[in-house]
Amino acid sequence: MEYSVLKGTHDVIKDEADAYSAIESLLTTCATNYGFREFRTPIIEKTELFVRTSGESSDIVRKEMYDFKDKGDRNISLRPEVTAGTIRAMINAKLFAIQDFPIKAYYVGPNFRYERPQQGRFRQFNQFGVESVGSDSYINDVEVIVLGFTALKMLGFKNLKFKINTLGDLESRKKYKEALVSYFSKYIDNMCFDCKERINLNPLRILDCKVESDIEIIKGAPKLKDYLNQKSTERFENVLKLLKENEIDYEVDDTLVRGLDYYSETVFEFHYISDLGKNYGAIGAGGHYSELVEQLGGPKVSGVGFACGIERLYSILADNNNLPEINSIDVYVMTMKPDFNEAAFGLVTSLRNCGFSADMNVENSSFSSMFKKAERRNTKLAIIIGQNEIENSVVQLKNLHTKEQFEVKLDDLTDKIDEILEEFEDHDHHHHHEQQE
RNA sequence: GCGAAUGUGGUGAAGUGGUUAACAUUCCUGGCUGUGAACCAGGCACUCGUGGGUUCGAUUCCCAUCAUUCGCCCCA
Repeated sequence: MEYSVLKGTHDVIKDEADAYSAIESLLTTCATNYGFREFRTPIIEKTELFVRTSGESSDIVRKEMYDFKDKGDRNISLRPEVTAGTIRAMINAKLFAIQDFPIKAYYVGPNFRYERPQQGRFRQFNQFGVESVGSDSYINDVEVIVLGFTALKMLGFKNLKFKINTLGDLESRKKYKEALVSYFSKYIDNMCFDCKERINLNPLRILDCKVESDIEIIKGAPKLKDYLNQKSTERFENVLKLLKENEIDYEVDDTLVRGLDYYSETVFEFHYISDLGKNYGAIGAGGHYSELVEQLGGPKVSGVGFACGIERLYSILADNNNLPEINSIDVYVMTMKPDFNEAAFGLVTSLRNCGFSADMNVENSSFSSMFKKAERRNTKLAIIIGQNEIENSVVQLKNLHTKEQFEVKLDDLTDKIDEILEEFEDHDHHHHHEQQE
């Protein structure tokens, strides 16, 4: 093989690409139903944009960004996430001047992080996400959560475990950080290298440490909830209450802090556990941000976002045999001899013009292999043309699912195809319905 | 960035320091068939991931590299 794909990248083709499209279209349809509009922002941005928003101390910025200088000596990065670019776009388009809040955006597209690939994790990966910006109302937090919950359910993730926490507002967090620093400074000499860095860069992230001996120390650390001010506490209570009213089961997890610095108040994650009990971890996550918009030059307003990785969703759905149906074509026209190929091509063209998806064989071979070709294309109907059919202006129309075959006059063909395809759709709907129950 | 395993045809997978790389399956071609079958005959690795080294000789040994998978870190 002359060239292989780069580490952490992959070609998405055929069935997998169909599945990606299906997943993305379900997510975007859902977002549209919730009143979100699509934002397509560039894949490259100034490096500074991500450093500013994700935080200098975040792992994403410190070791995972694809950054480079362009020919004009500008520092550019491939985006590691889409929130920053989306907010930037809102500001550039002066959407905040109209004050029709919240501004609701959704996006789908590639992101890049330089990290070690694993199952469902890539260096170039696609994310779907939403941002609801401009209003501080806790209802927006809940709306985004309900959207995420609903969308993931519709995709076939049934046993979702929804974890939520609050990081409090800037004031609460500042007090809490001070408390953490004074607590951990007593033990820091015995803690891991990363924690020694974190205590200065971002003490909150020590709570995320997985080193066993550190975990013991962390257990005794002050709790954020004891440092929340009245406002943050009430806000969080309102979020929880509204979630309950909308039948979202939650689990408050006070160790939940997110890797990006811009979050404040509500943060959340959707975890998935399969029917067989396998825990896939977080398949979607998000949170509220209060300073991000102002930080990027916009007004002092807050927002809330949610994102999930398409590759991860796909890999879990595939793992559980729960992929959306792949595309099929309506009609496959087959002939045994090249003599009839031109007639077949004429027929295929007219079927396509009538709006059917149709294909034909050009390389004539045995019936056995032609039916296999039709099957590989996931075809619903086959049309067989031979000498008798040409002479009598008819075709043999075969339902590849039931294996029933009819002789149909050319004049009646499209009606008959419509009729049979309708049966297919009824069947599909029924099937789909069963799956959802 | 750290640790471990793997890399032989479309797929699964044997194998050896020495002429034609076993087997299974898929696929393709030809024969016979107006219908996804059966049967017969034949074909499909001339870089055994890539590059280098050891050797008279390497797919088999050594090194590097690339890729995949798993764990850690982190995250979607």
